Amino acid sequence: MDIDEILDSVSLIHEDPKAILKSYTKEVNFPKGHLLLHAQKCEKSIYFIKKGIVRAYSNTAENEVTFWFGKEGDAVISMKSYIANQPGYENIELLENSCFYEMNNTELQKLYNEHIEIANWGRKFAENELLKTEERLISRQFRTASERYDELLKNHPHLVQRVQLSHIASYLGITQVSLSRIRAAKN
Amino acid sequence: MDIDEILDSVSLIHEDPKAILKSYTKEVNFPKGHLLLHAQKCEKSIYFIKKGIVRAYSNTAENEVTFWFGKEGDAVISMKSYIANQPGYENIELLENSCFYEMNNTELQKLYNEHIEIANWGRKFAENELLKTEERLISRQFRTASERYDELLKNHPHLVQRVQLSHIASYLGITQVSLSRIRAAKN
DNA sequence: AAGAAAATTTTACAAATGTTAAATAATGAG
DNA sequence: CTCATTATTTAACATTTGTAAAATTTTCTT
Repeated sequence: MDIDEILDSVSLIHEDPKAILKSYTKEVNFPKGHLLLHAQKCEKSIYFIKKGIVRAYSNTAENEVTFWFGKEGDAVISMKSYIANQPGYENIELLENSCFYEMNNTELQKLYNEHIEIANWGRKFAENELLKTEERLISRQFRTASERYDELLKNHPHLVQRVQLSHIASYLGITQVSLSRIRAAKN
Repeated sequence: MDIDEILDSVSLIHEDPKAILKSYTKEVNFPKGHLLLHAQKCEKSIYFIKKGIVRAYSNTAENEVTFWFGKEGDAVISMKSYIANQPGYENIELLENSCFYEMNNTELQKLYNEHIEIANWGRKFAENELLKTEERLISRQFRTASERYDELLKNHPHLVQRVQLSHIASYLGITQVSLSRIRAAKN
């Protein structure tokens, strides 16, 4: 997924301000297993996935909890860092060799104050991410683990082959044994 | 909480653009029990709470699930309506006689395209709401019902006296009987 | 203040989910 | 291809949470 498509999918933007945005973007590659963002660290950059799959997880006292999966076109970002300049929740691990568009946070903030179209692009970016986060919250509050498993299969069809079921179980908020029971019941 | 304090708490903004924003704001009052926003309906306005407490809930096939409580300074808003012009999830019920600042969505969108400071104020607004929503999601994913009950007491100390425990239980994602057990264990 | 209604807690039991460990299946290295 | 390693499923049992109903407490009305 190329940069034009990604920027436009956030919000349509004229060529001139888009060219400015793009000039602050650079392409970076990392191998499977690489940690792109680190929990408890204030991250300086945000990323958009050109190619690849990633997962976000946090370590608790007892175990590791996966709370998000990202794919082509998705933003990989610590919102706490981006918005509040504070350490974030997420470790982001690459589930395959991946390619990203990287933007520096400080430079982006500067652009927001200089170009109204870029400011509104940034506004739409936050708004879109907000809708997605709200949808995740609603999903957790209103749907069972089994329903959310179906959702996950639908939104990330290739994921189940590539990710350990223990990660998916923690994403669903259940144990791996429970997930096995859910899967068994679907056959 | 007055309008200046609310607007500034979203993001500091100079007097001129703030005056413009304020000129599009009007004060409205409604009694306890009033439904301010309606699920499955595209809402035309957003509100900020000057005085009062509200709760957001959705009806499922079986029952009613409360998923948010709002207090002074909070935005009462259907994000789906505000951002995507689509019907939202939330019924918003007033838990006491309340006073709001109302802004019309269409007019606000127009201002975003005309004034860069207002565009960036709107960006910060979405970003702040995003952080709050993310915090709610993290809370649900990483904390037990008992811990979330403590959080709720801390964030909304006056709430427990004013809201039925069945609403709080559904907010926590447990039954009222379980909540009673949790409360009993804390004494 | 008394009685009725509503809200909350408690009880007893059922159902669902977690825990631990063993069995089976899948993956990868040599 | 075979063996060793890792991942997943299954089984047995313990614990937690839900359900339904009764008991108690609180709130509201008169």
